[in-house]
Amino acid sequence: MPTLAPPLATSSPAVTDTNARQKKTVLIALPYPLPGWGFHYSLPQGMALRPGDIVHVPLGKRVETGIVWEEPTHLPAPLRPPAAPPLNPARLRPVIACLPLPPLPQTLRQFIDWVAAYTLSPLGLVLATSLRAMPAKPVMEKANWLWQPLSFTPPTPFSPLANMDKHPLAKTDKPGPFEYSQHHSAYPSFTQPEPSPNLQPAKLSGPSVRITPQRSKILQCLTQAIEEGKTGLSTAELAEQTQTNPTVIKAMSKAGLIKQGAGPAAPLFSPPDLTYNVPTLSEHQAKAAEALSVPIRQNIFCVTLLEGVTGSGKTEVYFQAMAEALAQNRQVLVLLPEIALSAQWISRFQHRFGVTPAVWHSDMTPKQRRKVWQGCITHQAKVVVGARSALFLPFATLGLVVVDEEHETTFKQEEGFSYNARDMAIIRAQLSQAPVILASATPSLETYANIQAGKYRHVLLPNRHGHATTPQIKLLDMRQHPPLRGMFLSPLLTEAMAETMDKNQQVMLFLNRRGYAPLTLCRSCGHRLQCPHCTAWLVAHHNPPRLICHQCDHQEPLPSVCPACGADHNLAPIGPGIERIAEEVHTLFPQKRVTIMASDTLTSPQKTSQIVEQITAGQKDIIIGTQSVAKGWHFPHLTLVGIVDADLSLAGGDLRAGEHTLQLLHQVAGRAGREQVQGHVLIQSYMPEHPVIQALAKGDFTAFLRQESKIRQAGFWPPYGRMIALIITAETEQKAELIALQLAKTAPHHRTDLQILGPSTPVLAILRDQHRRRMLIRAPKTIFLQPIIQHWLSLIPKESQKHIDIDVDPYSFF
DNA sequence: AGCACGCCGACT
DNA sequence: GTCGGCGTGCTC
Repeated sequence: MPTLAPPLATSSPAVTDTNARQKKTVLIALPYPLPGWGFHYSLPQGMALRPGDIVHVPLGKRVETGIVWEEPTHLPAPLRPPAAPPLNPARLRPVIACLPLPPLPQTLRQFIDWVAAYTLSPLGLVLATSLRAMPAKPVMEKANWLWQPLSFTPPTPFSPLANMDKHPLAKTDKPGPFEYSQHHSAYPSFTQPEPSPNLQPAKLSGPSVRITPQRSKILQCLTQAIEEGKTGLSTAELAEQTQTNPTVIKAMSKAGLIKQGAGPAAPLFSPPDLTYNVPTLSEHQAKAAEALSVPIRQNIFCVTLLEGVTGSGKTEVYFQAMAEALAQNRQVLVLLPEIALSAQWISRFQHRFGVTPAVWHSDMTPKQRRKVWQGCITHQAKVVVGARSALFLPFATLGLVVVDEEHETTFKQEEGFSYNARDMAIIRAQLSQAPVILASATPSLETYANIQAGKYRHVLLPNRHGHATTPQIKLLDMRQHPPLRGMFLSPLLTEAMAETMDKNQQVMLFLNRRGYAPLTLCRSCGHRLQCPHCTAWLVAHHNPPRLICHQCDHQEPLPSVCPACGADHNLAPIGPGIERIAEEVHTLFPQKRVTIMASDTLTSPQKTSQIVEQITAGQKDIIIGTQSVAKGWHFPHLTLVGIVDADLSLAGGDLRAGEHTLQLLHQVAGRAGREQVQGHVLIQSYMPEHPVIQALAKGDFTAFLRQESKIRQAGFWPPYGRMIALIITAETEQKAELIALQLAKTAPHHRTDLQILGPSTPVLAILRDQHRRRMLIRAPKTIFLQPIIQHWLSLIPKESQKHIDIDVDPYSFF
């Protein structure tokens, strides 16, 4: 876990005096992976810029949008980027113009600095993810057209983006830089949006306009409304308040007595109604909610783990905390590990707060993105729920960050640069002085360690009354109860399945392996079907029939003839995938209705909800799934969960394998028996004495974490030490070897406080035709590895450097 | 990221 | 002879 240096430096002025009589200089960050921490420009006479202002600057022969930046003095010293050589101030090019947009908030800028420095990525690359959704054109909800007295001029509403569509560079074909003048004056000033043509303000048409009693009442009513500070009244309001017919109003408009003008633009997002549907919390829940609310009321940063099994009511509890932040008029960010979960989450939110939250994920339309971006910076979006990249939205006043399913590995992924969204969420919150809630039924070891160290608070939610107790877990020793030849389900499991279905209850079988068989082998020559682009077996799929590489998605038809020896119809599928389990289940229970839940069948949110609904409605008897079924679904008729191969993900020897297996299987087990009926879990294992399997069977998660943390602590493994992986990729093995050798030679071997591991060849030696090597550097928690890596890489040829990816806090330890 | 410069292959 | 491939390098 990264931690911030305690004091945050206050902002330095954006504009620095380079020389008393020389021109002034500004630092501008550009959303491209350029070297360094922004480019310097000169400031034209009369232009004033603040940090965060959005500007146009020349870059080469182009005009680019950039952000007025500051030296990242707020970063802890070891993370601060190395000083760049000074530039000749006389040769700097001037800023073209400042855009009439609200500046990027300081908290976001500091966060971008932090992420770039921590992940050792170019600043511009991180900035780009933040600006990708920035509107070049304003996103405006339809304005309300309101009736106003003829003399009334409405006050200009604060709508900084109002004129961006008139902006010269907002046009698709950008003109060259020299067509611009250098100043703000190049841009139109703010004006009120024009009323639509058919509602142009009427002009007094003639000298004799009759003021009837009704007309007078209407005029009086409007004047009063304006005096009360309103912008005007709608036709319906006016007719209602004056007890007149709308035709009278229309006639008055025609006669030129009143006009219709733009009212305040409708908000981009309706604010949540905190009192819409307040749940009755149990005593435990109320206590937990109160514990979470205290730091929110005080606006102080702190991290709290909200731990509770599924069904303990975690969501209701943190909804209450969210309401507290909203009552303080601060924004709330909720991170979910997967978009698939968001539909269910959103409907719960609607049920509680009466409105839809702003949603953020990778496959939204540009327009939807711009709306959320603008909603964040203008504080119109009060609650944003989204995937990891929502961290880079320009929240004006962030008051709470919730990370749901905090242990999920999907929070750590690549998108140009690699970061762990859970850890970065904590930094984001700290920079905004906002508390963080981490929610999980199976907390990560990192979080556990931070609780042990007293850095995080811990709120434990006991299981709720009225819900079945935790499911009964039984280990099934496969050495004593083996399946029939060519089968994968033990007779004990199939008997239990039959019994469960006899009671009209549902069964779930879990196997974290898509397709039919993970390996296809030629019985004649022993050839194994392999991906032509990766060091990986081709996985046989039957539906549709195809060989697929799960690493690179390469596909080819299922052969009937061995490609190596030509033997006909002698290819054998080895090992099970879920399709094969489905086949076995069909042989055993031909009359039962089976559904498969995997990324292959849950292709869209619609498809997913369709399958989920069928299961909920009891139209399916057996659900067979990969890790997609582990997520928080609620299936009321499901009472038996069978884990087909508990040992699967334990193999490989990665230090985190045990922890992740336990989290995943525990979550799967939690699907059983959610209503009044007792749930049962059967775990098939060939090594039931393994500590992970034992911890799972006993449900003793803490004991496992305690044991695991001892091992990691002893070896300074994360989270008790810091680690960075260097991944070498090259088109040829020779080149990969060469670069690995260069790295090995220049490694900081003289530092006795560091441990350098490798170079080693990863299991996936070739991925997408790229040959890979790995090096690891490990250090105690007290040392920041970033400057060491930076220096190390500077020692090898530039040409080699671009073949190296840096993975800070890698998930896999080799 | 763009866009230039730059040095080797097939075409009006 | 040129048009054009995309490899390397620079942009304050």
